[in-house]
This record gives sequence, C-alpha cells and structure tokens, in this order.
Amino acid sequence: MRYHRIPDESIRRLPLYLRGLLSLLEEGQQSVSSRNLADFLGVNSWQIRKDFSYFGAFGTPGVGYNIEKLVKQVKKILKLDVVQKAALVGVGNLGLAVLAYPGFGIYDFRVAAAFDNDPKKVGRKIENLTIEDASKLRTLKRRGISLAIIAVPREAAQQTADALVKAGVRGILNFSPCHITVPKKVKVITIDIAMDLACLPYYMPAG
Amino acid sequence: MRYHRIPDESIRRLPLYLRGLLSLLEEGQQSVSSRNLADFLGVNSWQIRKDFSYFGAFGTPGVGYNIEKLVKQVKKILKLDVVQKAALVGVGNLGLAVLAYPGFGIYDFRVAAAFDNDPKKVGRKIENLTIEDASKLRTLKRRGISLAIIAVPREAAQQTADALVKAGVRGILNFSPCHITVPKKVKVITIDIAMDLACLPYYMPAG
DNA sequence: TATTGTGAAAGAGTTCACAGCT
DNA sequence: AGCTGTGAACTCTTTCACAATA
Repeated sequence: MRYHRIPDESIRRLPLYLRGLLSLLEEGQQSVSSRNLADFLGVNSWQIRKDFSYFGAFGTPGVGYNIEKLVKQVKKILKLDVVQKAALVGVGNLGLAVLAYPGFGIYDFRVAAAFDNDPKKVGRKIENLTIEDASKLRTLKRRGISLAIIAVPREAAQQTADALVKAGVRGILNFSPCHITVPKKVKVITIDIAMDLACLPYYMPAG
Repeated sequence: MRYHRIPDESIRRLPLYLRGLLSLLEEGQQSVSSRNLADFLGVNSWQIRKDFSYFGAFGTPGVGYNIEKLVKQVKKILKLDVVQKAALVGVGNLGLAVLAYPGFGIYDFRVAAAFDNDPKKVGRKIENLTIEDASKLRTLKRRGISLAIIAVPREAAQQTADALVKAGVRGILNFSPCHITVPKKVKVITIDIAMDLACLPYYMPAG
C-alpha cells in the first residue's frame, strides 16, 4: 500500500490482537477471519483489517489470516520477537503485584531485576529474584536491560527516572501518578490507576 | 459557548488537571494560569483552556483561574463532589496493591468492601476492611456501592462482571486482560498493564 | 462465495491565532 | 500588558463501501 504514517492508536491495539491470536492458537485454531477475531475481542473487523494493512498484506482473501504467521508478524512489528528484559524499581505493594503478574509472559517479557532502597527489603528473594539496592541501577546497561517499570512513591519517581535514563534505559512504564521528564530518546508510558477510576462516575447514569 | 459534544479525551484529562490543581493548592497557591498549570503537568496550555471551555468559562482574563473554585467545578463535572464508594473483587497481589494504593484519596474514592472466593482469605482483615465471600456481592446494592474494581484472574472476570451488574454496579474498573461484556448502561474501563508494556519496545530506538 | 485490503468520506480531536475581557 | 475563551484550520482516526483476490 501507499505510504501512511502509522497511527499510534493502531500500535496500541496490536497487543490486543496478539493476545486474541494467541488465545485462538491455544484453542487449536490455525486461521481466523478479521470478523471472528473482532467478535472474540469485542472490536470491529474493519478496524483490524485497516490496522494490519498499515504494515502490509498478511491475509488471504476468502480465507482469512494464518494465525501462526500473523503472530510472528505482529511480534516483529512490536519488537517482541526477542525476550524483553525489564527492571522493576520499587518493591512495595504495587511492585509485588507486578512481580507476580502472570500476564507479561504472552508478550515474552521477563522481569529480570528488582530494586528497592529499603535496606529491609534488599537481599530478600521474591519470585526467583533477589531484590537489589537502588544504587545498583547503574548495572542495568551492562546486563542488557533497557526497559524499566517504576513503582515507587510519587516523590521518588523523577529521581528514579533520572537514574534509569543514566543507566541506559530507553523505555519506562511509570505507575507513579506524576509527569516525569526524560530526554526525547526515552519513551515513557504512564499508568495512573486513580485517574482512570476517576473517569468512571462521569459515565455512570445517575441513580 | 455554542453546543459541542464533549470529547472523551477531554474527560480523560480532567482527573489530571484536578491532580495538578490540588497539588498547587497544597503549595499555597490561590490562582493559576493555564500556562502555569500546563507546565506543571507537562501538557499544553491551549488544551487546558479548550477542555475547560467545553463546560463553561471558569477563568478570569488577565488573571487566570481561581484554584479552589476550579477544583469544585471539575469535581462536579466528574461527579466526584460526593465520596464514591468502590468494591474490590479479588484480593490477590493486585487486589492488595489496590487496597493499599494511596492515590485514590485525592479523588474522594473509598474502597468500602473487598471480596474473594478463597475461603482462606475470607474473614481476614486488611486495611480496616474484612474480606467477604464473593457470594455476598449481592449486598452491594443495599450498601449503596455502584462502583467496582475487578482484580480476579482472567477466567473469572466475566462471571464477576455478571455478578456485579446483577448487584446494581454501574461502573467497573477491570484489571483482567480480557474484554468483558456488560449491558450498555454499565461503563467499563479496562487497564491491561501488559498491553501497555507491550507497546514500549516499538517506540524504543534500536540499540 | 467469502474475505481481504484500501481509497475516499466522515468524524473526532488538536492546534492555532486572535478578539475581547480584566 | 496579560490571559481567557473560541471559531477556524488542521491533523489524526474511524468508518464505509467495494474492487480485487482465492
């Protein structure tokens, strides 16, 4: 197809499609139409076709998509075709939940290091990982970890981000409810649980 | 101003503005310009002005916005001007993190009930809350709780949602990585941590 | 026949630029 | 002078409709 800038929104949906495709693969299916996948995920079929079309033509008219092949393509687009190692900073309640979260596996993520600045926590073993002192963040570059998850209190988020950037990290998933400033070369995605919850009442019919 | 449908994206940003306004209020400021607030939050000033303009004119040209007044307005728009009680379903690692999460307070949310179907957990007290058996969900209506947070394993998410809807819940924050089907009158916001993380590598420059 | 891939139209959201108010 | 509020322009995203293909 002709050149098109790829919409960010399309990128955001690819992990969703990937999740669906992997589920269907597990169920033993080998191919799927955009309609079937759409129904399975609760989205529109034309949206799926359009999104895939930005990256090329992966399907067979009259038949659908070969799931295994499509999974490979999507993983490649998202750069999930190699195991991505991530560091967790902050092993509080939220950090523990992240460590135990079963959902990262399907995208080939591995939390490969955990840091905290609380001496009582440093050295403890959780989920096959030994919690390291936050001062050891600088070792990330050497260990080939360029992705990090921030789960520290808000006050410590910016300095944590600064240390991560200095350690060569280029992607950050930030759970702290605050804006963090980083160089342009670093991508930050912030998840603010409370903000999402705060939208709900607006949409709830009065009662 | 003339009639405009209010963009969903504007609604999504209001909790962000509210967070900033409350911070500034805490710092002792009484008024703020859209530019100052924008810089504080890492967004654009015209976006802020436009978003507020959908709901009316809250500012004073040449001066800015009275923070206290604006906080009240935004809370009213988001229906956060009364304490919102939420129920938590699923007290695993993620559920525990939600219970301990300090960020809900600024939006006047209170997690007022916690449920699990694990007999070992039922009856335990956490954060001043006694974990109840999931079969007790039906009591929510009587207790005036119409908001819920789903933090159960994916397999149980849909049946949990069904039970919540039957119990009169009209807003759901879903942490399970799956689409859940509910009647139109119920609003669902899904947070899929792994999906957000899965977008990061795409945006990270190679290295 | 069934389904993909895509140009074109429609719709939604963002940015701009500035009139008008304090 | 400084800042808000907003129409208009622009950009981004979704939806449609259908030609092309297996």
